[in-house]
Amino acid sequence: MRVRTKREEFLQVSLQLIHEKGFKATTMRDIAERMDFDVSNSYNYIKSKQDILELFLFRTSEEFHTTMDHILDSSYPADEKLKQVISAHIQVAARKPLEVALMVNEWRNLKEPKYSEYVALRSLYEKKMAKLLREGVKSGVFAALNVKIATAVILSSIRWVYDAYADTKSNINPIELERQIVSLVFDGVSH
Amino acid sequence: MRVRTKREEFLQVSLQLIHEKGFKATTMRDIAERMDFDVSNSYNYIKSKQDILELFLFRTSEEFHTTMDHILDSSYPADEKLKQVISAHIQVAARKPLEVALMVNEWRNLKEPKYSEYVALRSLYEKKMAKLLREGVKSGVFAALNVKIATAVILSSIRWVYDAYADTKSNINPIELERQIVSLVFDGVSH
DNA sequence: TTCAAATATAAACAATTGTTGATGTAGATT
DNA sequence: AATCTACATCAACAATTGTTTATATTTGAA
Repeated sequence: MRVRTKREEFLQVSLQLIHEKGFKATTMRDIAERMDFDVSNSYNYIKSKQDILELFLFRTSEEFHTTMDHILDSSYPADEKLKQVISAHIQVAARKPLEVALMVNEWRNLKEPKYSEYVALRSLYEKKMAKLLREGVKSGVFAALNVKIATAVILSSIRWVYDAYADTKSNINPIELERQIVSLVFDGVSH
Repeated sequence: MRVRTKREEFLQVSLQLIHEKGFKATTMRDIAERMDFDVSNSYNYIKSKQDILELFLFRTSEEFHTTMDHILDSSYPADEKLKQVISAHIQVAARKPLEVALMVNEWRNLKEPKYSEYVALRSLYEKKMAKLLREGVKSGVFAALNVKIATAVILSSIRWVYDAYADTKSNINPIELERQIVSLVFDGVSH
């Protein structure tokens, strides 16, 4: 029994609070108060405040990377791969919106050397997307686009998705969301 | 002569520093040190640290809104209006990348009641974009898209642009950038 | 030269922050 | 019964922070 459930609760509360107030604005006392125990007790669960951020950031980043790698390694054509990358992102963002929110908003608060490490992972993810697009342009399934710009545009155009699931207000159906985004990315707004 | 140039310098240094380290991580002492004077002197130029943030955020927000309003008020067809909104955003982001960076990254650090005020402006801007898209769908220049989702996707897809101009490393030509983004938004990646 | 405005410093403040160390308790395991 | 582990508190720390007050210097205009 008793499988670190208290620690998981602590981390979950931390995640929620950091989402609400931002990492810097969230104090260890804030977290402890919501857990209903003293600040000092927090250090029975984590080594430092920074550790909370690092834990979520690198764990979720890895999830994105392994998914991306599986898709890139497949033998589907580039357009199918792009659809899968978009689909995968939406699924993660719908399942773990707070973790994705952290990735989008709080990575600047990492300290060296973790900061550089994370920035490298980010830039690697962009490189993987660029490779996918270049593949599609070369094989002719994509138009002759500027890969650098297209990478930034596409990644940016899905970056907001977590927001539709982070606060329970607007509950968009992930399937419908995927259909719409894929349609926009592939064919744009034009008729 | 001597028209508040020292204050402008102070604000510019603040902007740069906030861009580098984030608003919360930037201390009044950091700014003063880069200005080469004592912290206390800073308060001859601004009322409080929050004021620096508010000043840039609301000033730049207004610039976006007036531009958007002019475009909406014109009699161009919706597709032409959308092109102009995208073009205008890119021009502002290229001319004032640090201000736009602040809008993207630091608005969460506003305090009430300015926070709510700013969030309302943000949501109003989205509403204006949604109206533009709805107009285009109704008139048939756009496909039958989900306006809510399309709004989020399009606004998000240009939100990164400041990043290409904030640090001088990658100098993308704004004209080429506009051409590429418009092409992606209107026709997507497909052939 | 005089005088007001702009620009600067020194010293201190109250509050907040992340973290540590010493210690206690309840329940499970030996 | 003895021990170990998870979970908790209390007190205190050193550092940092935004801001204020009182005061001085520089400077441009009258």
